[in-house]
Amino acid sequence: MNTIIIADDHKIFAESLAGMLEENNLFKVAGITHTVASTIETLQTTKASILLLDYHFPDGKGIDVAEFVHKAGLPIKIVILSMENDLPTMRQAEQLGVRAYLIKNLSSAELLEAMQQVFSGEKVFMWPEQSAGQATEVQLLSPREQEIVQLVRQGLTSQEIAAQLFLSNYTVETHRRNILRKLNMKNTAMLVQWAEKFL
Amino acid sequence: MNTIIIADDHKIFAESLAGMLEENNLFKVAGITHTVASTIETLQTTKASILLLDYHFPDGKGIDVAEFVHKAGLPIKIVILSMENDLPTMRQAEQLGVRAYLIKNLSSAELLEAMQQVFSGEKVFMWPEQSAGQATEVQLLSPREQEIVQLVRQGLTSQEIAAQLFLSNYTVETHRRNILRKLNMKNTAMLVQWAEKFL
DNA sequence: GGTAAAATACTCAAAAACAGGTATTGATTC
DNA sequence: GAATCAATACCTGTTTTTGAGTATTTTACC
Repeated sequence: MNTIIIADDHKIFAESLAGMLEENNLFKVAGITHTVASTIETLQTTKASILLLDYHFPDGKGIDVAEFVHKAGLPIKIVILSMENDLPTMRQAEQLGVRAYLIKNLSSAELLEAMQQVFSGEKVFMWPEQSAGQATEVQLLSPREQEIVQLVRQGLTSQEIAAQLFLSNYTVETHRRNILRKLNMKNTAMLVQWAEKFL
Repeated sequence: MNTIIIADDHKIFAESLAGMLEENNLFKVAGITHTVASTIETLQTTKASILLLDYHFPDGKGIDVAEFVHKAGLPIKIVILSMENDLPTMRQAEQLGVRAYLIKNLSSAELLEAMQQVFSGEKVFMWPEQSAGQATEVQLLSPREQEIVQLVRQGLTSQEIAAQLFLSNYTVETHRRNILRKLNMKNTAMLVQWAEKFL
């Protein structure tokens, strides 16, 4: 029997998912955890073939667990179940040997199918091009511009950003002006609010 | 039998939740929807006693559905199942006659209990003070200051805020400085990021 | 009635952001 | 090879924000 550990801080989701998976008699749930810390602990005492891993936790990120598993060389196969397709995280996950990156907007049947694929050794990555396909405002921004939005969002001034990226203050301000123009916004407040949602 | 409609764009969650609810033979799931539009459509053709409503949808917000139900005067009881305690949304939900606002970080048993309470006419609102219990920075700000943060967050300049609140530009700027000092921040970007999370 | 906090308004000054330009380089694409 | 775009950098302004003060009035509470 394929055993699974479910790590998700949303207890309702974790529990009802466990029920669903056991119902089909294809998997057995060996453990349910709700924090990064307890997941890592459970991994060291419990054997399982697949770890169903959420991205968001109160005490950290799912990718931290993946990093731990990777470094420790544990034989468990990781399936990340995330809310959205977050490209940088997906790339990072692939680097860390994660076997699948699925979004929660997926039917139970599709999840079961994907897990069977993972179990038989395949990788299942739902890259945005294949899954959603909706053109977003984010794509209006170049990678560099997106990077700068992230730093602005953290509260850094143009000067601080320039220092951090080894650029001229002028360059950063040009980028910021281009960003505002592209997104049709007029100040930092609007940009940060937007970034909190979409970036 | 208490019938339920589940509206959640995360199909896995909606489906496994449905399974869990029907397992206990206390509820019957009359419908599952994944968008605001299809939820509103279903509400008009299907009778149910409780609507389990997510907050986030690809085509809108759960609160939009609540608004529709409120205006149309439908007799269905709404239970919002959100990711986090978002105070403004909770207040808005209460205004719209929503019966419960629960966070997903809740066990299945607690959810069932809360739904039983709602079914027997009670309201279940998990206000942050009761659930988390951590003294928040929000309380450092006076009502007027909180109001101004909301406007800053929307991208208004001090002048625009002054015009909207019939105040002197000086006053708004004083408030803004006091806000930043109280929260120990140094610019608007940090403030907006904070407001997105906590206000 | 007294006190404390909140809300209001002002001044002066520096820092940061915003708006409109221009220009060079490198990479990509047609 | 030309054209386009991304990334870099600079200049000249204006507007907005932030910092550090002071001061009056209103509100709330004991």
